[in-house]
This record gives sequence, structure tokens and C-alpha cells, in this order.
Amino acid sequence: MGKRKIAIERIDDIPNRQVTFSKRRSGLVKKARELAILCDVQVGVIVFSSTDKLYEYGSPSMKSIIERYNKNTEEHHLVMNPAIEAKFWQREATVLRQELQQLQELHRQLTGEQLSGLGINEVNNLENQLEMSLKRVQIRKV
Amino acid sequence: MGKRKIAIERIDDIPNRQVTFSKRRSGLVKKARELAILCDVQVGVIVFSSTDKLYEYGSPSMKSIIERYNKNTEEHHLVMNPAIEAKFWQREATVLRQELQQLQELHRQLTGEQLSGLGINEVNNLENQLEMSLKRVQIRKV
DNA sequence: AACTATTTATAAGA
DNA sequence: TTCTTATAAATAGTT
Repeated sequence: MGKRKIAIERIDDIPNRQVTFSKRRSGLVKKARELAILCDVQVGVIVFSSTDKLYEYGSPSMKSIIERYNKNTEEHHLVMNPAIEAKFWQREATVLRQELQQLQELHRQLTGEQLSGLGINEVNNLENQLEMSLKRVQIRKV
Repeated sequence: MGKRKIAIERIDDIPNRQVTFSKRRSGLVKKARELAILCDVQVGVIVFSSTDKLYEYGSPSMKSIIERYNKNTEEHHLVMNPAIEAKFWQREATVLRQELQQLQELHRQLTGEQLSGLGINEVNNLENQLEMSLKRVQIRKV
């Protein structure tokens, strides 16, 4: 789904591989989120980059996904101890805090409180979005 | 990417939800496999259906993914008693999740996506608020 | 399951 | 990294 079709095989060119990794990783997480919401199911995605960085998506949380997975697979090799559990929740809190901050910023933009840093196109999009929202609300009034 | 655009929100119609689940689940796993191969990275995907069936993809294996994930969470030393720290972060995550949910609901109202449950006064307030936001954005454009 | 009209993702380029 | 754009791929609704 790009300008050309590519074969599904390891990309040898490293810069290209990293760009593709970044794009497809976010695409995968987006798809996972949509699946969880649309179909009201639990979904977990874990990705390790070649530089050992961890990316994850879990709905309702990675902790619950892995615990359920462990129960399901009968292999209780991966039992949680308190130290691991603490790290799980810490990670969960970090992810939630990030989401909250993003939503708060979006919200400030949506209310016109904080528009600095937006380009002309973004401002136009915002205007359109607000006009649509206003229409929805006005329709509701009738 | 279908004949019509759909909103990313829970599909109420059950047969439709299950068909969508089946299609998108296989799409997600395909994307995960492509990411793992193209970018030569470790990827894990876990999905539970509404009927509690487990679907998974793991490269090189789900076990290795989860073990690595657990190790990743163990890395740092904990100063507090782990059991206490776990509870601390759990509370933190709970609070953040609540805030996030409240903000998400507010956001849906602000975009006019979910107006049910609002009284006439609340709808009027919302309309005024949106008109003000729109003015701010339009001033910004000049 | 198959079929397609559309939407969405993304490969390449800037 | 981020944006743009041409094209490939995914998928919503239909059969």
C-alpha cells in the first residue's frame, strides 16, 4: 500500500527498515485499538525494536492481558511476583499519564485555549471540526 | 476502508460485530507478521474474543515475548517494598484511568459524538462553549 | 465465502 | 522526524 508493492521479507537497508518499523508499528497499534473498541474485546500488542525498546498496547491493560493469557495457557511459568507486579502497574500508570496528557492538549486546542504551535492547515481542520460539532449540537436541540 | 466510513466505537449489532471481529483479527495478525519479518523484530499479539477464545501471534514465540516483557519490567531496582510499591502504582493507575475516562466522555460531548444524557441546559452550554471556541480559532486565522 | 466500492495504510520522495 | 502523494491493501456493506 505504498507507491510500489514490496515483498514481505527482511528490509536490508537499515534507515529504510527503521522508517518502515516506525510507520508500521504505529499502524499495528492503531489497528489493535480499533479492534478492541469496535468488537469490545481484549487485545494486547508487544513489540521490541532492534534497539531493544519496548512498545506496547493493551486494552484494558497489558497486565490483565498477560495474566489472562497465562491462565489460558495453563503454563504458570510466568507467575507474577510483587516486584514484577509493581513494574506492571508503574508501566500502566505511565501509559495512562501519556494518554491523559495528549487528550488534555487536544482538549485545549478544541476549546481554543492553546492554539500556539498549530500550522495553518491544523487551524483550518480545527475550525471545520468545531463547525461540525456545533452542527451536531444544534441538531440535537431541535 | 469499506464501502462506508464507520466510527471507531463499539458495534452494537452482534452478527456484524462478530464478522468485523473475524476480519479485523486476521488483518491485525497479518500486519503483526509483516512487521516482524520486514523489520526483523519481535512482535506479540494476543486477542480474546467475546466468547473467551484466545487468538495469538508471536514471533519468535509468545513465550519468549512475554518472558522478555517481564524481564523488561524487572530491570530497575525498587526502593520501596515491592508489595507496597505495587499497590501504590495500582492506585495511581486507577486514578489516571478515571481521569482519562472522564476527559474522554467530555471530549465526546464536545465533538457532538455522544450527546445523549444531556439536559436542555447542558446542550445550550455546550453550544455556547463551541461558539466561543470557534471564535477563538477564527481569530487565530486572521 | 465472495465480491467491490471506498477508505485507510503506507512506500517513496521531499 | 514529519509531510505529501501515488498506490497498494484492508475492509464495510452486499450478494
